[in-house]
Amino acid sequence: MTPSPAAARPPARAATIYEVARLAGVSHQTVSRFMADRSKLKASTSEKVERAMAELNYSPNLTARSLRTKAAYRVLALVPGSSPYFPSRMLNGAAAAAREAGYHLDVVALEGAGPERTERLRGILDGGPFAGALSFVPISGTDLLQAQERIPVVVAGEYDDKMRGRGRISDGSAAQAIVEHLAALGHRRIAHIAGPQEWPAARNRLAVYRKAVHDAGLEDCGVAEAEWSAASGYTAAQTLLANPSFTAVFAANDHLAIGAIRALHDHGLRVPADISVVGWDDHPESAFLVPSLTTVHMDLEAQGSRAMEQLIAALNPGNTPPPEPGPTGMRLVLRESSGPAPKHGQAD
Amino acid sequence: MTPSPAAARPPARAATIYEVARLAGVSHQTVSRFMADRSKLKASTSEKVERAMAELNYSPNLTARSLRTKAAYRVLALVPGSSPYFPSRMLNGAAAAAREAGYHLDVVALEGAGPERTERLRGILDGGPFAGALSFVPISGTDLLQAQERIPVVVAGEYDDKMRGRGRISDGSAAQAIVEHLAALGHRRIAHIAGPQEWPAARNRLAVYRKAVHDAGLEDCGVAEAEWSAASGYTAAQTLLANPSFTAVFAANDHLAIGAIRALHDHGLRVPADISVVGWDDHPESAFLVPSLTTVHMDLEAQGSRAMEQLIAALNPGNTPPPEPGPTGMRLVLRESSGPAPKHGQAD
DNA sequence: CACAATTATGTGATCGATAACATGAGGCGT
DNA sequence: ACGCCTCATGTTATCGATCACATAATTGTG
Repeated sequence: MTPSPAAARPPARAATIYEVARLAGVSHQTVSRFMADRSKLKASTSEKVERAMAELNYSPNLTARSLRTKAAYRVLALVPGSSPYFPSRMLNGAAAAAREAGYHLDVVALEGAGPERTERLRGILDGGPFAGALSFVPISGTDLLQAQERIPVVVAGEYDDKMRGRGRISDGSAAQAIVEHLAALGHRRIAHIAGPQEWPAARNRLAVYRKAVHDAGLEDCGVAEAEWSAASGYTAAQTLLANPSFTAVFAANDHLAIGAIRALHDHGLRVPADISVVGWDDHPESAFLVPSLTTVHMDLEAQGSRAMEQLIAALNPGNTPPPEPGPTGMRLVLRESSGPAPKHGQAD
Repeated sequence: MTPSPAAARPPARAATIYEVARLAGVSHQTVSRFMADRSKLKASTSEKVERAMAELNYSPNLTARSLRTKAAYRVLALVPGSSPYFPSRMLNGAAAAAREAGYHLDVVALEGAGPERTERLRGILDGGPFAGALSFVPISGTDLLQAQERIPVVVAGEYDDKMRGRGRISDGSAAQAIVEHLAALGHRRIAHIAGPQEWPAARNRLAVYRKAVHDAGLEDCGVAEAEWSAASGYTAAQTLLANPSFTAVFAANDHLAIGAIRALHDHGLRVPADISVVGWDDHPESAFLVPSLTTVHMDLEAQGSRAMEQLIAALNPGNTPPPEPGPTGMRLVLRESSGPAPKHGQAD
């Protein structure tokens, strides 16, 4: 309950504006003004302050500043705690964007579910002050509203009401490209291994998959929901193989695809000769697998920084228009794991 | 220069100790004492304060507290910015341990090299206050000393002078198990794909590899240094294949192993029939590759939390003994990518 | 029961910055 | 030369907590 962190070794006491002021022969407020907008000072004064700052190696105490101004210099990034499948590159992108805008980034794992999750989220927000929060994990509607009461919250991959239609379609749009690609290779019967449906990205991919299969006049041979992991992909593929009428599998990410390929392998099926497999995310190692993975390349750093820019735009209303929340540099990458549909249906 | 984050929507003004005090009919200091150690208050007073806090939904302003006490409630985690190969599970472990101890965790990417890196590090520390820092990236000796002047810094995988001998050996100790495993399979000529040598882990694995090869009376057929990526592993393996006298490759992590296997594949060599490959880290998908990867399982969460506990121990001297910085749950996992050495030397 | 020792609570100062207001110096028109 | 306005700067209050000290309430003891 009571936090007990201690200031161990006092870090070589830093100079304050008062010391700078005394050394420069001005008042502390002048020093404060120097930091806010030096152009408002007489050139000679400005110089004196600058010299004093340099000499004392001054850097402002953000804690004090924040106490007075109530402005927060930190934004919160919520990441999955248990899932090792979170693309840290998204986080890197977000961190860079935050830094760029002068914010610090606190990364906190949000775990649990239900009321426990709600409570954890509250605890995290209490730990603030935060200027805003960017979540890479799904947040339930009520939790989101509750959090929004305190600070602006952006959920990456989720779009506000205005953007919803476009956002949803464009985020999953590559799923259409995948289906068309498979159709062009002669596949008529396709199955999908979907990600956890509380994730917007997983929902989008599934929705677009369904629509595209229908539009192309293909047959949907089943959707298996899975976690984001290879192990889960393996299991899901086994489930689908109970009724193996398809010649191609579209997995919602590369990990799932790896698990699926292994399951097919264990089932005596060759990829892509017997069954094609397509993934999503283009992990750096996907190009080096045997067979290398046909997948959707994503610029994850860019997605992360976009999401952060969206949040920052929400923090400084009127300053800058929020960036389009759409997809960023998505493209289908054709590799070995997808090939022509087998001539005589599937060898079983 | 001047940071310009703004407090957008004022977050529904939070209650202060003064308001709690007034509602409870006590002084603000009593409220403060309640938080510090409620047992010092009369039971009746304590109850009044508790009720008032609950009613006002009070949570303390950490900024103000921190300004007064100078205690920092945040610790810094330095992660690689550019490398997507950083195991985020280590970060999760560290974050959990920090949270457990009542600290918040700021995750910041440390990029660049040389003087630029030094400057960035300084800038990050200025952004504090931080109670301490945990680095998952290599830090040069001078930079480390400079940072240590301000706050305690622990570099994960690096050990202080007392621990050095033991730490180095134990961190890389599984390398010995690998070499012995390969020797038992009849391999006499081995090559190593090493990680970037500025990383302690990479150095440790290489050092133990060299020693183990020598001790087992095997032949070291070359060491290729690489980045941590699959692409780099591919290139390194190609280099090694210029003089293909070995029958087994030990890669410093699973990504490198994946790249190496692909290079062997492209070279017309089968794994493990012609050449065995062993990785390190046991990524969750390594068990599902074809062939599945013989590798060293690591409890990365535990490593991360251990490192954080080490830091926290340094922050609260005398409180708790720092945990052993040694290996955590490391074990060799035998899978398909390693097998008996080919009978008649290597097929080329 | 009185008086000291102890415990519980209140009052004012403080951390280091910015906000709000006050003051002094200079410029300029009449 | 006077007053008014502007600009540069100084003085004091303030953010929300804890610290240091003062004082009131309680306990123990002969």
